[in-house]
Amino acid sequence: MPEREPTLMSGIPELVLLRLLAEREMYGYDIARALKLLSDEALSLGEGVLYPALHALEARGLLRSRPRQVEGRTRIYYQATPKGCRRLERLTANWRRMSDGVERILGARHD
Amino acid sequence: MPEREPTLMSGIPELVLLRLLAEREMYGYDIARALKLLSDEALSLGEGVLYPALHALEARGLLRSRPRQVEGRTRIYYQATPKGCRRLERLTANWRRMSDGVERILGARHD
DNA sequence: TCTCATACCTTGGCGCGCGAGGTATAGTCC
DNA sequence: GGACTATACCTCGCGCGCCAAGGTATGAGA
Repeated sequence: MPEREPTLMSGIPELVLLRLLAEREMYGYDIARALKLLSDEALSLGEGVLYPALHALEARGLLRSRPRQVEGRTRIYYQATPKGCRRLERLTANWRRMSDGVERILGARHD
Repeated sequence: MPEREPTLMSGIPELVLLRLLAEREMYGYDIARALKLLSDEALSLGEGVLYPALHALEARGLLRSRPRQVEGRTRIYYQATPKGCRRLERLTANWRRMSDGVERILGARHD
C-alpha cells in the first residue's frame, strides 16, 4: 500500500492533530479548544472534521486511544504512535516545502 | 450568491494563479513552467488542475483571456481583472492567517 | 426544569485536485 | 518519410476529505 501523500494542500487536520498528539495525550473536545486558542481561531476544526479524522488516523495506526472516566464523564484520550511521529515529520517537511513555495510566489515581483 | 470562501486550505491553485496573473499576462503552458521554477518544484500544477482552474476563474469574472497567434501556434493569454485582484487580496490575507496558525502549532511546545 | 457546557458521534453532499488520456502543430535528426 | 520531442490546448471520471447539520447523553447551576 503506497500510503498516498496528501495532495498539494489539505491535510492540515492530519498535520496539526499529529503535532498536538505527538507531545501529549488529549481528548477530542480538548483538541478543539486547543486548536482554536493556539491558532487564534484560524484553525478551528469542526466536530464533523475532528472526530472522523481521529478515527481514521487511529485506523491507520498513527494514533492510539484509551478511554478514561473523569468526573463521571467518558473521555477518549488520543496519542501519536511512533509510526504517527514519523508520519508527522514527513508531513511537516511537505508543509514547509509547499508553504515556502507559496511565499516565494506571493512575495516576489514577477515582471 | 455568497461567493463561498475556500475551505480551510486548498485553493492554493486559485491563489497562485491570481497572484501571477495580477502582474502580467501569461498563457497556460507558460504558467506551468513559471510555477515549477518559482516554487522550486513544490507547486507544480498538472494540466488537469491548471486548465480547468483557468476556465473556472474566467467564468467567475476573476480572469479575462484573449487568444494570440505566435509563430503559428495559438496561445490563450490570461490576466486578472480588477475583481480578480480584489479576490487575490482576500485570499492572501486568508493564507497568511491560516499559515501563521499552522506555524504557531508546529513551532511551539505545548506541554 | 431548563439551559449551558462538556463530550462523544454519524450522515450526506460536494468541491476540487489529480491522473490519464486526447488533439494538433513545429522543429529536429536520421 | 518516419520518429521523436517540445509546445500548446483540452476533458473526463475517480475519490479523498472537508463541512454543515443533526443526534445522544451527563453534570452543574439558576
